[in-house]
Amino acid sequence: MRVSKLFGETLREAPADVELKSHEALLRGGYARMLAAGIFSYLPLAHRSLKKIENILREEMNRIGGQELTMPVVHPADIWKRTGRWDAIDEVLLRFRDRWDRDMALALTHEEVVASLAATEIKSYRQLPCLVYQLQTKFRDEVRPRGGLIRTREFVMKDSYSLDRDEAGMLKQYEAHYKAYLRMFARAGLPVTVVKSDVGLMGGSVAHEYMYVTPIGEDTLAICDACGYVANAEVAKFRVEPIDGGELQPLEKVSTPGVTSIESVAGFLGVEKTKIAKAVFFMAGFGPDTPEKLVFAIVRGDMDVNFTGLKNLTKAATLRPAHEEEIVAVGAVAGFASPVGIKKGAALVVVDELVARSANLVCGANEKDFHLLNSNCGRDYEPDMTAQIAIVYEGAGCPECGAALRVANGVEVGNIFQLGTKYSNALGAQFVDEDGEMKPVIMGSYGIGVGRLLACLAEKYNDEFGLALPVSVAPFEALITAVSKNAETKALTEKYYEVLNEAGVETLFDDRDASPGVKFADCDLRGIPMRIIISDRSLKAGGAEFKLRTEKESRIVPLENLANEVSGTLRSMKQALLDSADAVG
RNA sequence: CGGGGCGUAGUGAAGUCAGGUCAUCACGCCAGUUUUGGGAACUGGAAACCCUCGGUUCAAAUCCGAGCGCCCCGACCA
Repeated sequence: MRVSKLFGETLREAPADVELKSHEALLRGGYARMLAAGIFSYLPLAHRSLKKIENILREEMNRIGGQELTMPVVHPADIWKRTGRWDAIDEVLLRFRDRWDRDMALALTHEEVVASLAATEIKSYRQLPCLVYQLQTKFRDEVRPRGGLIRTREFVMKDSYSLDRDEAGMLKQYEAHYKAYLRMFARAGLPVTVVKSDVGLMGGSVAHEYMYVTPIGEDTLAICDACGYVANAEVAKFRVEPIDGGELQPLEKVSTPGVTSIESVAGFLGVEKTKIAKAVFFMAGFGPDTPEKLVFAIVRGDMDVNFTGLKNLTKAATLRPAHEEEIVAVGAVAGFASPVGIKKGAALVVVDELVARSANLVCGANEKDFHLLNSNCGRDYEPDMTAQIAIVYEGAGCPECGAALRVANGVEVGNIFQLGTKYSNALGAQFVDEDGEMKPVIMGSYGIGVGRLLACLAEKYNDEFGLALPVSVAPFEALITAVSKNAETKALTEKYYEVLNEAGVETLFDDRDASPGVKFADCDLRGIPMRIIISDRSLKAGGAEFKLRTEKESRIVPLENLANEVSGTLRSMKQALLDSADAVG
C-alpha cells in the first residue's frame, strides 16, 4: 500500500475533548473517526488491525471446536419477550417498530437467537456438544458512552455459545474458553487479569471477566497480592474483624440541627465514622405487575453500598436510587433516617453484617434535626435481611487469606458465563437424551469486544509519538521510504517495496515527496512496527536503515539481506507472542 | 437522569464579559520557487451563511429564549 493513496489522514493535533491516550492515538494515527457519541468509523488502518484481531479470535475459536455463523442484528421483540429480557433490560436495548408496527430491537447479544436455533437444529444428544460463534456488530444504547473508543454504543463482538447435554459438558466448554481467551489476549499482546464477576442480566451461575488493569478502567477490582484472589468489586467479599460489641447502652435522642451528612455527624458528635449506621435508599422493582419497594440499606458510616450485591441479594429485577418523596413515604426523614421506628413491612430493611455485629451506633431519629445514640440492630429494629452489602475497599481483608486487598480499575475486554437452561427453557431448546427423555440444552455464553480490545491495545501501546502496536495486530508490518532527492535512490526504494511484498511482508510504502520529518512522524503516529529507510547516507553505509518502532537505535542492513532480515525479525516477534500464548493456555 | 463545560475554516485556537472598527491567528490544503535525516522556507491562493431557529436592536459570532450536538463529573451500565 502506498501512503499517497491511503485513506485516512494523520492529525498533527489531537481534537479537543479527547481525554484518553488510546482515543488520541487512534484519532491522530488516522485509525478512527467519530460519527456520533459512541459511534465510530474505522478507517482502513483500523480495519486491518480489527481483521487481524478477528482472525486471532477465529483461529482460537476454531481450535476449541467453534463453528462460525452469522446471526441477525435486528430481532423481533418476541424472542426477547419470551425470555423476559424485553422487560428486564432497560433502555440499553434499542427498540423500534417496523412498518407493520411490530416491536423490534437491535441485538445487544444473541442468547435468544442461539436458543431459537438450537430449538430447531438440536434434536438428539448425538449432536452435542456443540459450539457456535460469530463476529458481529452489537448495539447497546448506553446512557452515557465515554472513554473514547473503549466504550462505544456500536461495536463488534466475538460472541460464542456452547450447547451441551449436561452440566459436565458445559463446564468442559467453559474451561476451554477460559484458556482460549488467555491465548487470544496473549497473542494480541494485551495483559489481562481474570476475575470472578457478577452474572447480571445474563443469568446463570458462574462468570468470569477478563480485565485489562488500568487506571482509566470503569470497573473496580479487588486484588489480593498475597494469595492471588481477584474479583470484581461487585461480587468481592472481604473479611471483617469480629467486633467487640461492649455493653449495650440505652438509646438516647440528641439534637443535631442541620447535621445530615455522615461527615458532619461524625464531626458534630465527635465520633468515628465507624460508629455510625449509614442509611442508603433504593427503589427495587420485582416485575411489571408489582409496585416498587423501598430498600432501606444500612452500612457502616465509613463504607459504601455494593449496588450490584444488594440487587442480587434482594432478587430485585431493577434497583435505582430512591427519590426523597419515596423515602418520606415510609415515615423516614431524609438526612436523619434510620430503620428505628419504621413500620414493619413498609420497607425492606437490609443491614450490613458488620453493622449488625456492631454495638451502640449513631443513627438518625427519623425526626428533623435529631439523631439517636447507641442504636443496636436486633434490639431497636429488626432487619429483613442481614448480609455483607458494603462494597470492598482498599485494605479490606482478603476473604481467602486475610491479607490486605488492593483495589484497582480495569476495562472488561471479555467475559464467560455459565448460563444453564434459562434460554433453552424459554425458547424450547430441547433434545432427546440417551435415556429417551426430553431435556433442555445447557448453554454457556462467551464474549470479547473486538474494538474495545484494539482500544485497550492503543491505550497500552503508545508513546509521545503515537501508536506502537504489537506486530500481531498492527495494520502493516513494515514501512519503507526513501530519504533522498536522488532518482536512483527513489527507484531503488520502489524496487525494495516490491521485494518486501514478494517476501510476504505487509508493507506500507511512503512514496510521498514529503520532508523526512513528516514521513517519520506519520510512520510513528500510525504505529508501524518496522521502519526501513533507503537514503544516500544509508547506501554509503552499506544498505538500508532498519529501525523498530519500539527502539530508538537503528542499524544498517545490506540490501541483499533486507527481505530475509525483515521477515526473520517479524517471525521472531510473532513467535514470541505465540510462545506467550502457549505459556498461558 | 442530576451537575458542569463547550459549539467560530479540515484541525487547534482568539474574539463573546463591555453589540459597530470582525470575521482573526497557527497548522493543514492548493499553485509556484527553493529545499531533503525528526512535522522545512518564501510568495501567492482557496476555504467558516461564527451549530439551528426565533427574539431584542439602526446594528448580533457577541445579548435573550428555545432546540440540536459534543465533552467532562456523578448516577447507571451483559
